[in-house]
Amino acid sequence: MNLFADIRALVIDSVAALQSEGALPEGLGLDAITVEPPRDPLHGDMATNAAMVLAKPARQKPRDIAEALAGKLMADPRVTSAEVAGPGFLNLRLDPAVWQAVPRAILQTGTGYGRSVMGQGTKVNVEYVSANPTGPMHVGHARGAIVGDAMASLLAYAGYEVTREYYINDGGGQVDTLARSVYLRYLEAHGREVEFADGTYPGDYLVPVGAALKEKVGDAWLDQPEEVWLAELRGFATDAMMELIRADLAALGVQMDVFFSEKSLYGTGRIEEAIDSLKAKDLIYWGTLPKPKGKADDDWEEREQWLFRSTAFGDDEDRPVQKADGAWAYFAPDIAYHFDKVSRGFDLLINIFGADHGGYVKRLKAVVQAYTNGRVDLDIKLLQLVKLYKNGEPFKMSKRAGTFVTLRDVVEMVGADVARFHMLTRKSDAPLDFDFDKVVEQSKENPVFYVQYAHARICSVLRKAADEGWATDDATLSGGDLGTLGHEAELGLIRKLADWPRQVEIAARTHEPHRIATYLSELAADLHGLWNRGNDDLSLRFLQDTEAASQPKLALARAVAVVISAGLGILGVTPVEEMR
RNA sequence: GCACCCAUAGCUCAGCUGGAUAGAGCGCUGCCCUCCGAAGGCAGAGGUCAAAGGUUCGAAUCCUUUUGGGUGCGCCA
Repeated sequence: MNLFADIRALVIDSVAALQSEGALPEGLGLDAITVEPPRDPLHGDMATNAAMVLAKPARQKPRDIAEALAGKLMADPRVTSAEVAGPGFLNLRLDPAVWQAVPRAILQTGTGYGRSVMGQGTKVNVEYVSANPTGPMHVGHARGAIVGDAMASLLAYAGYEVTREYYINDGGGQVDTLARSVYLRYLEAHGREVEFADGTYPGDYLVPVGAALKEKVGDAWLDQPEEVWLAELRGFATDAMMELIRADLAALGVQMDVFFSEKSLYGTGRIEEAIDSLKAKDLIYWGTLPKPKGKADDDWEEREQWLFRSTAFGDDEDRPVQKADGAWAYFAPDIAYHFDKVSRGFDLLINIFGADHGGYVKRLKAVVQAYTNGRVDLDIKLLQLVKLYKNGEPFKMSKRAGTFVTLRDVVEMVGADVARFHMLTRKSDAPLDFDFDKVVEQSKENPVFYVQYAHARICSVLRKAADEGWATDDATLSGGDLGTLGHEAELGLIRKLADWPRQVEIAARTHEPHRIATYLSELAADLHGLWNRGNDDLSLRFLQDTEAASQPKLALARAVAVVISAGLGILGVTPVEEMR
């Protein structure tokens, strides 16, 4: 059930009726017609811009169209008034019974209330995290993991067919660095003195990997040149790192469907195939790049190489696909990787990247556009930095001093639920402050707590009701007469509930899961507001003297809890039943 | 130098494919527990939506320019 969609459908039908009567011309575009809650509740329950949108193409005055539309809409039993206002808004009021049906519908459908079919089974691939397999994940990866996971859940809830995917960068030179670092730890495990030079990873997390290597190969690789062990150690080391990363993701509650290995593209001809197909379209050519301007030109030398013509797609420079030594640059396997995604039948690709990948966006979009002739859309979300605080003081992170904050640190300090919700309170292109103390604070400034508290309060009321021996199951609560839910404060809360499916669609359409967190905070505020109204007005309390009088109010409260559960479910957060 | 992102209340931020008098929390002022959890709520003060143009019946939202901040710019991934 989606009340706003229902009423919008009614508006569209009414426009069609006017068209068939000749009052409006045929062939009008109706997509821009919206039905929204008015900013000011005094304007009514819902407002539509239909008359204003249609005025120009229909060559009629907006208020005239609105008047005609009002007449049609009034014929529907759900609509009790339709007033033309301002430049041509049509403000609608609905029969209270329509609103009272909302909590009933929520209790009957459960957390599926708000699910949408807008995705229509569109196959979407959400690629996120994709952290290099060279060490444990840090706090920046955590934001990517959380936003990507919530994005995937949101789209699934909105009717898309979603695949969660991780691209493992296990093909490049950094893996050599990793392997050499593990080799040093391996020597150390054999009691040798080692030194971690620049260009190796000195982190402690490789100590057990070195020990495991000793277990596996014994002393066979001692005093051997790289040719003997490097190739095999690459695989051994990345496997160990991916195990670490999977465990980190699991600690956050993130589960991937696909781990795609960059390495798996090498030696199969697929990179060459992808490059050739772009050459055939004259999008990859042999040429030289201009010297970058305004940058220190220390050792720049002009060189001919294979270049991707990304300037044809609005990029400011063409991009090389090969390194100086003839090996593929990172970009080449990534082209093949995105071709692979397309070939797996995805209609929409979403990549969640860190802000430092900003320069990469245009060329990657260009690749997908070129390959699919624009059929498949690639949306890239760039996540801004997470700024860490402790007690309001910036929390310094330094890899050199070994004080960088890992994802695991965050989960252990504040818990996965708190980390997840908080990371989703800001849109992705805004930087995010994360204060280890504030995010666990139990006060209304902390949205995680605020929403959880609303849910716990409702659970508390239902427990009290159950203590009275009253029925609190959804079927009984929704089965009774909800006609007494007529107070403005109660109807206001119901309107908020009715807005949930709409917010889901907006969030899914814009690929912005943070809107779910924002909505939940607003819903919680409305719940707390109504709750306190009960201090002054006993008739607004959820618990009344009799079971019969309480039942509609409990149904409303329970409906709020269901929607909070649904929303938290999308965010991957567990609703709590009591605060401790 | 160029590209991308950002700029909304004193502070931190929401703001719907453009819609009516721009919202919330913190902070400030004043209130509300004999009462389902006050871990909460109500009311008040606080705004040139960075600036200037443009498109539109209508702009915080779209376009252009400017200013300020962040990120990136062949042989890292």
